[in-house]
Amino acid sequence: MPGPRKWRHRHQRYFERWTAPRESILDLLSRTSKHMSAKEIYAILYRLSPGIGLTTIYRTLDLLVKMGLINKFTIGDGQSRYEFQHEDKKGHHHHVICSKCGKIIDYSDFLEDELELVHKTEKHLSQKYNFKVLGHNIEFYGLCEKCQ
Amino acid sequence: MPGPRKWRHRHQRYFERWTAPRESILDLLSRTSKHMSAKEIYAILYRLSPGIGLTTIYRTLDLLVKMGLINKFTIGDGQSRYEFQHEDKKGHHHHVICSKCGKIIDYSDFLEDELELVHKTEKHLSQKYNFKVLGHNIEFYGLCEKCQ
DNA sequence: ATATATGCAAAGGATTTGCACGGTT
DNA sequence: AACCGTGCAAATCCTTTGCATATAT
Repeated sequence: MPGPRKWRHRHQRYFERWTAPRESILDLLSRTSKHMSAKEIYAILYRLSPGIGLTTIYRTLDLLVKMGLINKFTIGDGQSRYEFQHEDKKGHHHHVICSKCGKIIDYSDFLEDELELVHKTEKHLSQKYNFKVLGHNIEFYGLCEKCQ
Repeated sequence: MPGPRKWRHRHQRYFERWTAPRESILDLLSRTSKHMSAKEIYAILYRLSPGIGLTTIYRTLDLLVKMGLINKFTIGDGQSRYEFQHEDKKGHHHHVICSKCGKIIDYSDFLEDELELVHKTEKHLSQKYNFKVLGHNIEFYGLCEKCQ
């Protein structure tokens, strides 16, 4: 298998073989807007092809994160979550999280304002602290409509 | 013991007794700018008074979070971290985190810009999604000076 | 044929829970 | 005396690691 389109022509390789589990995990994440944990991914893929192991899920997720195809983050419920990295909002992360039920709302407003602040701050941090900013994360938390 | 000053006159009580471990944990967090894990807190307090248990640390931290005296957050290294909630920047969270060594830099620049964005977004989210915003978290991550 | 990828089981690490003891009220 | 808070040990939960097997090149 050739691997994800956007990676086919890169020089740096993170793997030797683009296998079925890798394809299915990336495919699953690319098709959902949910922010899934390793276990949730496992549960879904296990139905499609029992025999897949949770270990492979974890190892593949690590790989995809390294490749920059997905993002890993945490909402404080004790497990890591993963989301597809869409081309158009590359590196930009933001979430609205319900503290009670864990629901995550995606909002796409104020992207420009956020990005402006982000760029300003990134620039400043790199100058003042010589810190190389690689990414950022903006979260709002509180209670969703149902949980209030 | 009477409990932390700002809580003495509240009606809602989260505890019956303000004990030595509670005092020492809150005191420790209030005096440091570090973002400590339960284990780090335990290690320090154990020196002062061996006999203290890690369980108490966890339970007390939960209590202090509920009381709003400290904040709990995570930087993705698998353990939760806690910081004192200073009166003056109530509810405002932001961190710059080195992905390699885990160091956290505190910056206090752009607070106004951040707050403006935050307020704007909070207002919007509550209107559009009927989401009650209780807090937020802004993180930048990358490589610190030493780790680059 | 050889190196890579996978699955299973075990190990690891953080956090939570059950329970009996001890100190306050 | 009754109850809350604590410490210890055990239990959980998520994630990583060791190792033998299966698979792609």
